[in-house]
Amino acid sequence: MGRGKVVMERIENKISRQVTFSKRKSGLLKKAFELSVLCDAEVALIIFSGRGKLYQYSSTDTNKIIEKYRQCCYNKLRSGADLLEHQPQSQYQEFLRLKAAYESLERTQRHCEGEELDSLSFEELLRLEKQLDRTTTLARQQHMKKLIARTSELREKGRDELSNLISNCSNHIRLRDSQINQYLGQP
Amino acid sequence: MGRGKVVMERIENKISRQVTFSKRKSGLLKKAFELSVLCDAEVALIIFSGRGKLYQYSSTDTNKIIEKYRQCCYNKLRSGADLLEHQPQSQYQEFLRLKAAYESLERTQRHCEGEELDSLSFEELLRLEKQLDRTTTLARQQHMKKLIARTSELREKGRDELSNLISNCSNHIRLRDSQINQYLGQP
DNA sequence: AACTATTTATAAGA
DNA sequence: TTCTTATAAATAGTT
Repeated sequence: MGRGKVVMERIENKISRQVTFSKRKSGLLKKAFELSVLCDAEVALIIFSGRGKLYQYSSTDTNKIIEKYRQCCYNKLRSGADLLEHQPQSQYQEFLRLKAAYESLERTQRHCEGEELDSLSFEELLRLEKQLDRTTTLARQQHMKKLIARTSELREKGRDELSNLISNCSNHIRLRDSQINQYLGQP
Repeated sequence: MGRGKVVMERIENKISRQVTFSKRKSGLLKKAFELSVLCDAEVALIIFSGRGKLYQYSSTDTNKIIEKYRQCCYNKLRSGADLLEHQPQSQYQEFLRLKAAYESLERTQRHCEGEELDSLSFEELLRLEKQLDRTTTLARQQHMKKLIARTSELREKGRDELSNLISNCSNHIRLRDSQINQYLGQP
């Protein structure tokens, strides 16, 4: 549909690829919508552009559809096998555990960000200071490493450029030589 | 596209609805595929027919794309601060969200502990160093505050002990006085 | 499942 | 980005 037939491969030109993405994305979203309305279907469509931007359509709640999809896959995988493993109770237990872990981690993280320090005991405070010290040292090492890497990269680049320059010069000299020889040979 | 214009509403006739579903479903799947190939995009498409049958396309692993989608949503939530808007659709849903959040936080925490620093970009590294600096300053302030508090506590305690000592002494002296008086009065 | 008249999507150009 | 337009592609209704 358009002035030319499309070859089914990645469009190499960046601009046309973006333009085509934009057009076809809206087309696809529209058609997903139409399918769901006309045919009473549940549709979820997730699109990430090449640069990682998210576009999305879903006829009902996306997560609901994803759940249904997972459920479907799950059922396919083990039709009636060991459902015992994931009983709702144990799952809820797991949820609670995770929640507790999350909250605990959140507290630790807040301390690392310098918040709520007065809720720490003296010993905890000492431990935090020690850790900050250690991490600072490691971070500085990493920093140096990156700087050194960058520097040697630049140096390499410089060397390449220098050798190019030299070869250009010698070409130039050769050219001049031949011109001089020509001149000397001519009179 | 077809011999008549379509009205955008549920097709009431069951047969035509099914036929249209079948046709448009393949069209949609095809177009999803084309978008991913032509434009180098990640696409996940989940379709449930009216009778609950699953059809699906994804350019790469569906679950990977779903995770990426969730991560995206989570980040939006965090920055947007509109946590109130989102209502958990299902417990498992909520569990997955929490898990994603936990893993994200875990990564941050590992960095604070000086691990996996080489996975950070230069800018992230700088940010981390800055934060460590800030927190170290705050932790030292807190440290001083605690030391001062403890010192004055000790001073107070010392004063109490001294006054106890004095009162003990004066009791002792009083006792001795009375004993002496008794002794002097007795002969 | 095919067919085909039409509508719709979109590639290329502006 | 947006619009225009020629043309390719999708598909509604029919067989």
